[in-house]
Amino acid sequence: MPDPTFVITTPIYYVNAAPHIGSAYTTMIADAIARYQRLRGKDVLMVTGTDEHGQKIQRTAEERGVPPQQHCDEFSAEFVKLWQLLNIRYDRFIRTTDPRHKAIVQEFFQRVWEQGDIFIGRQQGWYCVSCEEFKDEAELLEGGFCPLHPNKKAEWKDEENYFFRLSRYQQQLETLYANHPEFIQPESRRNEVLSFVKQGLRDFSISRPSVSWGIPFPTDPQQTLYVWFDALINYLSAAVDPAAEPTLANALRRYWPADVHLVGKDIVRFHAIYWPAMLMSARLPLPKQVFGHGFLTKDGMKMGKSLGNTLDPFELTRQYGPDAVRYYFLTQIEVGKDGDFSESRFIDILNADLANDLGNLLNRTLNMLKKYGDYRIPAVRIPEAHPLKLLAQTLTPLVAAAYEQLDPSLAAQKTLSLAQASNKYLDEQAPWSLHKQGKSEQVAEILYAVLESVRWVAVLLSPIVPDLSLKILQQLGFQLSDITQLRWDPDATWGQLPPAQEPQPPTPIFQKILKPSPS
RNA sequence: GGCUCAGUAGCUCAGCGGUAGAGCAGGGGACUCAUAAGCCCUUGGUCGCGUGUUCAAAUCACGCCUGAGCCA
Repeated sequence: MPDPTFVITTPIYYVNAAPHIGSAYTTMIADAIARYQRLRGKDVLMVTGTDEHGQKIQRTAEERGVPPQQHCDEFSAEFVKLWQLLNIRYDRFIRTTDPRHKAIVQEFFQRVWEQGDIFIGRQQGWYCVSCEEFKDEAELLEGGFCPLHPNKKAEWKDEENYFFRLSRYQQQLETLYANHPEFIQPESRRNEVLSFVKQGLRDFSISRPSVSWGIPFPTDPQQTLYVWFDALINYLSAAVDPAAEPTLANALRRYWPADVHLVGKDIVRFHAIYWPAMLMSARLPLPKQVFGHGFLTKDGMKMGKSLGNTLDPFELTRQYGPDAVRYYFLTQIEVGKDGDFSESRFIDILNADLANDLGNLLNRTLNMLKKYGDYRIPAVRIPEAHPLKLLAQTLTPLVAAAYEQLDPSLAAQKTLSLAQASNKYLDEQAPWSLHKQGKSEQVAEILYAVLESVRWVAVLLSPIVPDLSLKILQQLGFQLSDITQLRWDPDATWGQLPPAQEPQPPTPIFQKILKPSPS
């Protein structure tokens, strides 16, 4: 029997600008959860990609004086680069300009068309090109500017458009939300969607007559398919094996429906309302969950180009390394809530948790092992009721539950608590005194228990800080080249450190970050 | 304007009916294996404001203030 699957997606990112920290944040969460599920032995599909159609892309490319496809190629490559830098292990990278994606979109369209859910109508209103959305007049700022893009004036449009009959799915959607409260998470986002749907769903436009950069409208060459309609279908395209024909039948074969669509809270509506309705129309299975995470601020302020306080993910990662960036964002911000980045807190947390509590624990213990013995993992019998062993046994299911609930912050906190307990244990046992008293048996047992605890921490923390975990395990003497070779069973069980194994020389695994003096 | 979420120690947050908590930062101490790390102790809060319900409210209700968000 094949392993059970786990499918998690990030949104596909719009190639209008260089990747920003928000995209990185979503992708880091997805990666950590995917890594956890792989550790559990699941057949995981983690997908991300880029959204490359629409008027905004067309215009940006024109402004840059390059053909749109070249523009997309260049910007899409930036995302790939950032994911490499951040140690993101995705399984597939979808680009909406890929002909294979277009084939899936056409087949999907055909099914919706056959249901009679697409009709022609007239769309009038103010349109924000940056949002690629129509806006209500009441929503616009003084002078007709978009509230989300205060420097962009909304444009008046009066067009013949094709519409998707969303209103037809009002009832089915309400039933879905009622029967599956977990479909939209967290709770606050769910409430928003519920109140939105309650007001009554209107049909939405799925074509644009004046945009050429996109997938041609299958039944009317004068029109182009609306970018959102095209973009959402990427999740199905991603489910197709790259070696297989791009058909819906092949999409359904193994990796559909998705377990989690992880999205920013700004696009929950598209994923929790439009997308399931589209799937209902096409008679395809629905994803199991849409999770809307929060936004990031910097020093308590909203980030934005106009404020000039953006946080460049490339710069941050190059300066501090992927593990530091991942650890901060995954553990210091509760997924689902907004979170803040402050460099001073960033440095404090990394030093306290990774350099001091964990890094120094390994270092001090290996140093003792070196000084007091032959620098091999001691061959000792650990009593069943050893306090560190008992604690690890208690923590293991709690850590698992935290990852399952998309809460890497809690997972890390529980995991680190064994490192903290180990530091305390060392101080209480004082092996340095025991050594002077010649009690080498006891010293061996203490050092083994602590080193094994560090190994356990490295394994359970590996979805969040894969490189750091690998370094720890290598220093403990494991011949491991790829952290994804680990498996929960048995690696997450306390007591796996092989006796007589020879560790590498003790070297700090996480350099303490020096705080710039506030002068 | 309607709705949602939040407002608790310097910072980030937990608690959500029964004498105010954690981590980080700050202060002190003993120790020495260690990346001056870790360990122990500690300073610090009329729990946004007001009214009410209750023997008892950070915790429930109502109103207000502030911030974030949703209203195609």
